[in-house]
Amino acid sequence: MSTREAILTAATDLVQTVGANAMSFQDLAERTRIRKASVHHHFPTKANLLEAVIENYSAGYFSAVDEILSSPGSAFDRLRAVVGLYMSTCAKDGGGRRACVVGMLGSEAESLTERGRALLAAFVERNQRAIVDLIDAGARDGSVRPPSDPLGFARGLIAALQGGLVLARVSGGPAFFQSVIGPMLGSVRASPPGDRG
Amino acid sequence: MSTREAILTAATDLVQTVGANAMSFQDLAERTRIRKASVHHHFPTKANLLEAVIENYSAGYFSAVDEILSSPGSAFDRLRAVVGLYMSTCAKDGGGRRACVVGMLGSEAESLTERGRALLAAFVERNQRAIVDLIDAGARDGSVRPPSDPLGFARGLIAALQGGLVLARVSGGPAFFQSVIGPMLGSVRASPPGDRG
DNA sequence: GTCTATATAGAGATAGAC
DNA sequence: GTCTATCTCTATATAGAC
Repeated sequence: MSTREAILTAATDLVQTVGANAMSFQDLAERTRIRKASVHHHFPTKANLLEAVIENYSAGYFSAVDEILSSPGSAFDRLRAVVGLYMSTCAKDGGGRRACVVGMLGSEAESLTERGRALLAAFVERNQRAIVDLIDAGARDGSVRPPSDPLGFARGLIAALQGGLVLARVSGGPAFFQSVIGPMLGSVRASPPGDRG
Repeated sequence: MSTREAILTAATDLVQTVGANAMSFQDLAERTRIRKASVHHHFPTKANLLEAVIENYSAGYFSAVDEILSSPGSAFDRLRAVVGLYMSTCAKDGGGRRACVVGMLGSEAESLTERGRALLAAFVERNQRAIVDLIDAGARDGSVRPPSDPLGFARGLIAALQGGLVLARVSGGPAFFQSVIGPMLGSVRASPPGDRG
């Protein structure tokens, strides 16, 4: 792993756990065992470090999503697998310590550049498109009972995932998060235990 | 309004728009037209200022909720009114600038005292209890189609409200938020346009 | 309760040697 | 690319006069 990648990894980790405004170049220097000035060599300003964090995180996330999208199984199974990515995030470390970069930086949007905010918006857009596509696919393969407003459902699901991760930090941890996503997935599941939860 | 109240108001406003870690005693001093040292007289440390912000915000929120709970109309109408409190928050200022204190501080939980985090958890607990109660009431008066897991639905709604407010800051503003809450409310509405959203 | 003044620490960032 | 050294600014917080 290059030094640049190591810094990005450390920065992503800190953004997810303490937030961007509570993360310093000194923190990054200690985690990567170099000096502050060396961190600045790779990322001259904090603003463009944060841009890089978003880009890198998005790339990783959508790479995982794309892999899920091209995997076997029903559309509902794939939707559940996408949601499972967030559950994994929630369960990391002791559990209930880590949220999504997008939700964390959304709260700190004023500290970002215009481009940083645009990258977050692009993440949300692409994510909701992926979920709407999964609902369409599920309507075709019969695994998903399509909601009357697929885009609204997708946005609601994304909002609940982001909010659920943040709330799980202060209240209930992974169990809370599980209890958020269970009913939402159940509400679009086609087969046996059908209800609108 | 006492100076103490003015500081709390300014602090709440800043927490909702830029976050706690981006808010300084200098900011508060300017907004309340006093000096930094005078702010410290009312709130010795930032940590206990934030505790007071949460307490004050919770009191205001649950006062509004209690008023809604004791108002006429169906349980569904009351549930919609509670959700409307968040829509009002989202619409304030230009729109899409302001989130809930709980969601903002949830992201910055590491900067809070243990007591501050406990206050956030108490907010979530009480909020979900209020929503579960409204679902029960709606099942009795016929205005709400109860989900199979009322607690899970309540938690999902709260998570979506918190996450929706944050995401609306970077993507879509109040229109995005509306599109999050519309289907969620629709999914538990009993009467005419019934679907599972 | 508010003020001036200050202590102390840490932030982001840059210069220039190696 | 990494380092030491430093700049400048701002942060939280305190002391003590009015």
